[in-house]
Amino acid sequence: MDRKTRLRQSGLSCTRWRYNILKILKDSHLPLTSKDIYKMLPTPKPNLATVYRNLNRLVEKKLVRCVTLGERARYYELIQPDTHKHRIICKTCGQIEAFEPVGCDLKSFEKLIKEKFNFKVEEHSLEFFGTCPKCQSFHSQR
Amino acid sequence: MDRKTRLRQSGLSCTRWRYNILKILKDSHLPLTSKDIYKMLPTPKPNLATVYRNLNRLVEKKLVRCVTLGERARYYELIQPDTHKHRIICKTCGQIEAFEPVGCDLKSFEKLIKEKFNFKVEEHSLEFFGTCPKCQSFHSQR
DNA sequence: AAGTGTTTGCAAAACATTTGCAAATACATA
DNA sequence: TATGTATTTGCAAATGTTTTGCAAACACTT
Repeated sequence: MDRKTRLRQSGLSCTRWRYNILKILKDSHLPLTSKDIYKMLPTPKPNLATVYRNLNRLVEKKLVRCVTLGERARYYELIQPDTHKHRIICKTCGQIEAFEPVGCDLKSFEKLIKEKFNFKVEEHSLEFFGTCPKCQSFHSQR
Repeated sequence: MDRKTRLRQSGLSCTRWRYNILKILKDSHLPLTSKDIYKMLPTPKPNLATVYRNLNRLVEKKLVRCVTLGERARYYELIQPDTHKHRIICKTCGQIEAFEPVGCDLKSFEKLIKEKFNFKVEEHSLEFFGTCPKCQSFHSQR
């Protein structure tokens, strides 16, 4: 489905910036901050407030998900069916890798939570923090 | 080991506020924000900047861990051996529950990451977002 | 008790994000 | 295609969290 139709289906008008922000998120395999997105938008740039307003609108309509990755700023990513990802984040350089859950067995956790706390789980996030190959070798050099 | 000795061992002097902040974190079973801690500190209150500076110092010395839980502000928690916890967060009221990993099988993930990306995992965080019992019943009432 | 380095309070700066308001735009309808 | 209405935008200012510079106060060694 094209982006314009997708926006319409969610009850959002298809404005220049909304369209472009959605496109950028679609083309990115990693979550992006508002600043990242701002930089990637074509010149003439919109106002940063416009980027924020659009991101909030997209999150509200569940086209986009907002995540925090141990950082001060929020990251945004397109919600796509069946592509929930886990992340690996380098504590040294901040690089983010995504990886598909292989036989992700978090379902058993969710069941446990339901039974024990009567808590209805809607989503989860799993992040691994550590050192990426590049930073490991940089470290060992000195 | 008492807090004073613990601070000393980490190369930190034992100041009034440092001591109190560590005590508050020790007594809390949930992660706290800088504001939470500020409120819990005895009167006369320190400056908020002092709370931040101490938290950063404690994190740097690995007595305390800083986590973000899908919120704008950071949370801090005492690092204690063998008590790594996973969390359940209510998206409606913000309530946080901790639960001990039962037969936590994330080790297999870490191994996979090591093999596939050559990424050295140091820690991980696993959070479940959903609706707590209270908010579920509130919802169904109306 | 004195000396030195660390910590504190205060005020201001630095960021990320939000908001009010008037002008510009998108879209449905004529 | 022109027009009306609701939504979106730019701008500037506000908000909320965290950091920083500096002089005074404090912790700890001797």
